[in-house]
Amino acid sequence: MVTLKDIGLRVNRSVTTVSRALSGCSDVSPDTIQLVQETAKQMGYVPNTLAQRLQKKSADTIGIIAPVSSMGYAESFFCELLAGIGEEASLQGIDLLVAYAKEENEMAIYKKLVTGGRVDGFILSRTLRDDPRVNYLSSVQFPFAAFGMVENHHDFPYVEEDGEYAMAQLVDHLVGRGHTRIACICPPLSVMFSAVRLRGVKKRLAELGLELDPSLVREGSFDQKDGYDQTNILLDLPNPPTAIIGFNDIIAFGVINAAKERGLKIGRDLAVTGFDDIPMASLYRPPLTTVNQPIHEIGSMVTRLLLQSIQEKHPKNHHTNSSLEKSQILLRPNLIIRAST
Amino acid sequence: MVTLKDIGLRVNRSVTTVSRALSGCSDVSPDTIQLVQETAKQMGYVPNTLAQRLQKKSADTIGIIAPVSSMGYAESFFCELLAGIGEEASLQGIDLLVAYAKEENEMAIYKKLVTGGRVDGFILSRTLRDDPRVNYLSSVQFPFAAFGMVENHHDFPYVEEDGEYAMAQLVDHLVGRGHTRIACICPPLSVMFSAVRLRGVKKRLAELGLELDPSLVREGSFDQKDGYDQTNILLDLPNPPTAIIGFNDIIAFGVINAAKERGLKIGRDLAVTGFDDIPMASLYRPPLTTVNQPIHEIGSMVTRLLLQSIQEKHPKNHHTNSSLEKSQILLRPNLIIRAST
DNA sequence: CTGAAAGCGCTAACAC
DNA sequence: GTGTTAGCGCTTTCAG
Repeated sequence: MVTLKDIGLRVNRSVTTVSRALSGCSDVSPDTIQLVQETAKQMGYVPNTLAQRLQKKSADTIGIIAPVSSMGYAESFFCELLAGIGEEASLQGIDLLVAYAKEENEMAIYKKLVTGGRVDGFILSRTLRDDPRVNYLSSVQFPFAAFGMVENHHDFPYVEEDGEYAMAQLVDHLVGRGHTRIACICPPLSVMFSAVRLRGVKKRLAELGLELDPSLVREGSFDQKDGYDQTNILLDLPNPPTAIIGFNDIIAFGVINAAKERGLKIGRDLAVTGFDDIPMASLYRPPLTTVNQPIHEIGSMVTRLLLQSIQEKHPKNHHTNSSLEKSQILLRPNLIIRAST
Repeated sequence: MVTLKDIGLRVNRSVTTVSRALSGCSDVSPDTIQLVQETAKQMGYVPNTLAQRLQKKSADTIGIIAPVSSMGYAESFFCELLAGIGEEASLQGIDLLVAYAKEENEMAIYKKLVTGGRVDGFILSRTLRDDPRVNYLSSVQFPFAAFGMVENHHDFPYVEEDGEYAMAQLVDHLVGRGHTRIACICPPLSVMFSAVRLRGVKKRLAELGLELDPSLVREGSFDQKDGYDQTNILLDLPNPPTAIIGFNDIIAFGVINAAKERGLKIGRDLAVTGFDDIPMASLYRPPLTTVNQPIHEIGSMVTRLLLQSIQEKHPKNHHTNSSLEKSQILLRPNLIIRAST
């Protein structure tokens, strides 16, 4: 490993000078700069990141913690989000630390990373209505940005898709096709987006003079198996729904399977919709009507918000701080109509 | 941030003593240990990881670099592998650094992380027959472990599923059902597993006195779209196959879709198989015959191999090095027979 | 323009 | 048992 000292020895300059020469600007003679930079390259010098970081007390790293049941995260959704985050981070020269935590020690991991100075901030995803992560990080004033808002804090950077708006679109579409008995299969309602979407459905139905039959709301989990099981329960009802909204695409796939097995023709006998528009949504049979979320791009956006918020905490270059650009972004998702409705 | 110095000041001991007291063992008086540890906890001391790492010249971090086209990695497959890796790493107190690289600068990122001392080793996945990453890391003697072997190096730790064996099973199964015209839809044959699997098919067919018709081998990409397109080509052949082996599950889904659209009944008119047994394989319609790979567990195994290899490089505790346990693991995958054949 | 000195927080060799 | 000294590789005053 080549160090500043090594270079200094070689060109007969102090470590200090070498350091400055490499960082370019400062007042160093052009000759020295030239000499040092060439020697450095030639010797294959690469700065020791750890040392730099220790010095400037910054980890240049952001963290994201995934629950160990990766299943929990609707698979390809999380993958894609992660990719968006990682890409943006590497664009800005920031490392991405991914940790996997069992539910029990999730908070412990956050604390460890925070106090150990291992990361400069966190990305949160799938927020809860009352989210312990948000509560904790806010209380210690540690930077974070989230995909999704929460109910009891409103002053942190986040990206949110407008779930109510999306559901209004979806309901309009279904009602327009003559459906009045619309069912919802939701992940736990303690999850923010789940609650928001359900509220959206109710609200829009009310506006149209319809009511959401409570027996048509099934609260479950995030996966396909659940979509399948809940659908069977719904279709066994004395007065079953004619349309089912799966609160994510994976759930909707389960709905489709269950309905098909009962000999129903999707799109004719039963309308099915999802949410997210993961790649497979358009490839499933029948292709799924759903709400598009630009997941990858959302990952990048959240990351940008986070990095911005971190910078504001250490205002190096006092550029007009009024450029506090909007740090809460609300996206208008697009309805994608396919054959399943 | 509480430092050793702070604690030292408080209990009237030197930084050194505090350090030793916290690490437990060394020769420190029980009283001091007690006192220091309590004070530390009470003050909320957490060691500064960066400083520790700079000192012992170890990043306590392993890296994995994913291609930016996360699509490239058959989605849920990569997610699950990552989860396995992350879990094992955090079990051992090691951080996981995930980077996303565009193909062009992939190697540059490896080099930067290596020389910058940012990671102690890498996990590679989806190896190529002649893999630049393996070539580079071997040449600089940097620790790594891979999921998958390569052709020109044989002395690094890896986990490999026995692709030939798996394909033999699959071929036996198909031939047992009376199929003789078996097609293969493969990812690029520069990818190690793709080449191995194809070889496996050929070999087994030969052993059974059959031949793999070259026109039934379609080399494409990794995704569902490709499975779909290639299937249409195959089925348009004058003498089409009666069975199609998708070299991963996602490809197989594409095959199923294409065949269904042509009114073929999967399992009767056309047999379809995949490879991997991702969660959706059992949930697709019809459920997919495939080869199970314990992806999550493989992630953990590779990680263990890597960590072991890193330790061997810095032999702290010279435990019988003869315990150089097997560091090349060959897995026997299981054939999972479902309705698609 | 350049160098000496200090320090980031921690560990380790070497005294006492 | 405990403290002193040094040093990991780097950046940043502060003097020349």
